[in-house]
Amino acid sequence: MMPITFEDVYRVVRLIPKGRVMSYSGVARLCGAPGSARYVGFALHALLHHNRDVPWWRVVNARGRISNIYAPLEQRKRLEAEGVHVSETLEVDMEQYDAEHIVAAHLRSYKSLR
DNA sequence: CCAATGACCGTAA
DNA sequence: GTTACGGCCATTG
Repeated sequence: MMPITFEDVYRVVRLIPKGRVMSYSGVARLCGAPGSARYVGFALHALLHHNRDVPWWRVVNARGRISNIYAPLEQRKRLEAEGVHVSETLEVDMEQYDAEHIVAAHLRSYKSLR
C-alpha cells in the first residue's frame, strides 16, 4: 500500500463541510490508509506552527471527543461558530455530525469524473 | 540504520 | 463508566 503524506491528510480534511466533523480514523480511511489514525493526528499537529487553509478543528476522535490538547477551547469555539454543538465535556454527537459518508461520496464522484 | 514518538483506535477485563 | 495493551506508520534524532 502506498505511503500517505501530510498533504494527503490535508486534502481530505479540506473536504469536510462546514458544520460537520470527521474522526481521525475516518480521515485515515479516506486517505486509503485505514488504521493510520495516529498519523492523522501527527499531520494536524504539524499545522500548529504553520498557518494553512486546513480546517483542523473539524477533526475529533472516534467517539466525538475533542482530543486536541493544545487548543481545545479554540477548537470548540470554531465548531460552535459553525453550528456544531459541543458539550461541556468537549464532545459532539457523531450520529448527527459525522461527515465521513459525505466526504466519501464526494471522493467517489471526483474519481468517476476524472 | 534503529528506536522513539504521537491532537488515535479497537478490544478486553 | 474506567484502565491497559497491542497495533498503527511517517517522521525525527
